[in-house]
Amino acid sequence: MTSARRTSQSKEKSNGKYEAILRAAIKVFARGGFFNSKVADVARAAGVADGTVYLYFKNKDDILVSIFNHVMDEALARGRARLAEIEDPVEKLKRIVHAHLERFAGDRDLAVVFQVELRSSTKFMEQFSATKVTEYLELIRIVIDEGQAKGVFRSGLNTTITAKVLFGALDEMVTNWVLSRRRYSLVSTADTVIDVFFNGINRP
Amino acid sequence: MTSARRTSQSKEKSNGKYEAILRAAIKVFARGGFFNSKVADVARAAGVADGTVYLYFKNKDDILVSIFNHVMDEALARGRARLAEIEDPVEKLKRIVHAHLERFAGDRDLAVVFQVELRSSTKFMEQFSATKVTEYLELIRIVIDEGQAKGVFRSGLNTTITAKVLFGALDEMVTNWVLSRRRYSLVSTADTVIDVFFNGINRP
Amino acid sequence: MTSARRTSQSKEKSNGKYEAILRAAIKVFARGGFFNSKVADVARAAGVADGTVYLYFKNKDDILVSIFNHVMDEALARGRARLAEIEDPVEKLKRIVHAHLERFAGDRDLAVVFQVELRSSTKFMEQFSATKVTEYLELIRIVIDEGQAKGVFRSGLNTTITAKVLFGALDEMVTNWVLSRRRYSLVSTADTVIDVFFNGINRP
Amino acid sequence: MTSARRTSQSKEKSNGKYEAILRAAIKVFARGGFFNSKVADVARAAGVADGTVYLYFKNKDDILVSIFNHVMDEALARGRARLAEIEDPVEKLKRIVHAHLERFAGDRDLAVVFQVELRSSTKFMEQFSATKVTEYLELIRIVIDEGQAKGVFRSGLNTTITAKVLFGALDEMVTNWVLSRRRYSLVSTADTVIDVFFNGINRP
DNA sequence: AATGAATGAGGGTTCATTCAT
DNA sequence: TATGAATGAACCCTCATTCAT
Repeated sequence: MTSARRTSQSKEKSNGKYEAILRAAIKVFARGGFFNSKVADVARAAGVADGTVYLYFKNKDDILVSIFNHVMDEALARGRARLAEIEDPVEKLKRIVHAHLERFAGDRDLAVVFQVELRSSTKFMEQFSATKVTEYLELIRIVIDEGQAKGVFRSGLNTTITAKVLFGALDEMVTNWVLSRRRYSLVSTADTVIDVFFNGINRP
Repeated sequence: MTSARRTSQSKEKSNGKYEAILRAAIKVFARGGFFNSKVADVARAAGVADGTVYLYFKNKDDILVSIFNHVMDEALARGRARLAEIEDPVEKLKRIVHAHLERFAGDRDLAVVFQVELRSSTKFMEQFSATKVTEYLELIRIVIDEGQAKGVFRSGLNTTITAKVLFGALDEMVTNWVLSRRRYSLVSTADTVIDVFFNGINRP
Repeated sequence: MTSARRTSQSKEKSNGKYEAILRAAIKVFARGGFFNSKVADVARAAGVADGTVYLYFKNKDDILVSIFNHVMDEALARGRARLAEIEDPVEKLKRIVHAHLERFAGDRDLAVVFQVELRSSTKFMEQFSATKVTEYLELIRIVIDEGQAKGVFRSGLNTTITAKVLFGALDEMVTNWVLSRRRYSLVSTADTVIDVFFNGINRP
Repeated sequence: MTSARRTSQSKEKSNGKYEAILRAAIKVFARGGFFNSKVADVARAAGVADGTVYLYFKNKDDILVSIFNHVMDEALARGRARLAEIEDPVEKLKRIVHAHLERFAGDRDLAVVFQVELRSSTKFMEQFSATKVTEYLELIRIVIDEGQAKGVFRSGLNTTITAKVLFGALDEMVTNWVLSRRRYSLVSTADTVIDVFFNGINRP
């Protein structure tokens, strides 16, 4: 948790104002863009006074950062828990692909914030890359390593780069879906992504 | 070309002020971020007065958009020309991968602008996706289609999504390289990307 | 007493919270300045909750005003009592000079508040001048009048202005001492002040 | 000159906007108080846009500081020039007293700013005391020293403190005049101040 | 009496853009 | 074409004050 000034206990409840502001911010930022959105907009959407936002967040930037951290922490925790229940590396990667696409397919506003607003500047980007994104990439890489060790995946591939290939593919699926004027099923792209990643495009 | 108030001819000469401002903007935006950079910064870096910028560009946004269009037009034109000289779809895709990575590896500031600053808002993103990026994805898709027709690539793959997989992978390579504190060779990631994309990660 | 919402009795007891807040305010205002100090700072320094301050003072201004009134009432009362024990106008003035300088020398924070923070605006200044300061100037003037009547001081001097001369001199001693980076004895300036005021600077 | 961002030549003219803002600020600050006055008020009074103020002054504080420096520089320069034409230390001091009182008597708004607004906080006060005021006190002290050397003034008096006595008396005359509801001649207090300072109040 | 979470009004400052020269 | 002084709209954040508990 990066958010500011929250004493561990007192604010955690508070009628759930912290969560309310976060949810409101996702909606407001997604619809209007981070830079164009005013803190007052977020406050109004959350049903609190302008000043109240600053009881839970250090400043406007902190709201955006908190969205990222909040969602990533949750996703990583849940992801790790589920992966622990799976043995087969192939199944693990399929699980990751589906979880990634399903998460965003189920919350378009969140997808917009993640794919667009959070890339707003190197200030944010560097902060994220340096931590959670790296963690996420590691998660993937380790599964690939496992697969190589078990002989399911061929060896000889640089697994760090390979992990980025998969992440990049997923990221592009979501970005494209978010920006496309056409409305199609994001999750339905999973099969092709998985097929290409596992088997390549060459004729066998 | 989206930039304003310029007669198509005057642009090329004009003491090269148009190009000078564009180059200055790439540097300034890359170092300081688009939103934090002032038009005055760009003007100073280009060695012109503030007002002069508005003789070549409609507004601040137009500078950013023009960078994108300028570079993409050039890249697409050159790309198409080179691909026309190649027969083999496999070689064509390899050519695309290398061209993509080499272009950004050779101009880090440009890479920052493309990977970070241009993602600043849905306003920009939608604009780009709807045009040049779609064009770029089409370029890739058509090569894959060709490959399938020639029997080099297996059929059954949705080529639109497959094209996005490759683009996403390339995009992630560049983004990661731009944001990484470590300095490594961007182009050296090409082999793994190509290998995974053509052959997949499964053991044959 | 100008402070609000307190029944005249409750103030004296109340666990001494009234006095505690006043003392805390002197320290806080002296260190940080009145305008930069927050009511919350005063509350914390006094060991009470923010809201509690408003049980003893009408608003932030009232705290500052109350400091002034509290200290002046005390000083005037004690001053009058002591002067009543003295006959000689010369001795009386010397007593005033020493009392003035000693009071502030013994409480630097109070001196800062009186010499700097209380001059913050015409709103305060006019309020004070119209009342306690005028009273203080009167006190001095009357002693000078007495001295003239007794033939100790020469007549012909406008005693209202003369009283201001002495007060101005004392005020400057304190202000200078408060603002000076050098740390010297404030009280030690008394002799010169008295000497000049009584005898002038001309060679006899 | 402490004011900001003014390139030595270009702004010195500028339709006299610098001077216009300064004059407007004296009026606005005197009438409404520094803290209550908005930069927009000053801009409107000066007949310029809000932003223009920031072309000539670093920030709101800088306006106040510039008033002080501007006036003091002028006063010190003119004061020194005139004193240079006078031989007699007695006449020199009389000249200082009259100049001091006349300057403020002729510009009540300026007097309010100097006697009230500029004392607003230790931040300002310390800045001023440390420089121009000290210079002013030195000016007086040196004249007194001269007088002692010439045998016009009695020796044995600490001239640093004695200078503060005179300055304090003058300062109090102006403050009292500014804050008094009664409207009387400030300059008419000069005679008594001079008489007391030179001859004391004791009967000869 | 005491608390402290919540309120919301208010303003200094920046900077994209214009336009007289 | 080119300049750069002038403009003025726009907004984040602070903090005095309130009030339900």
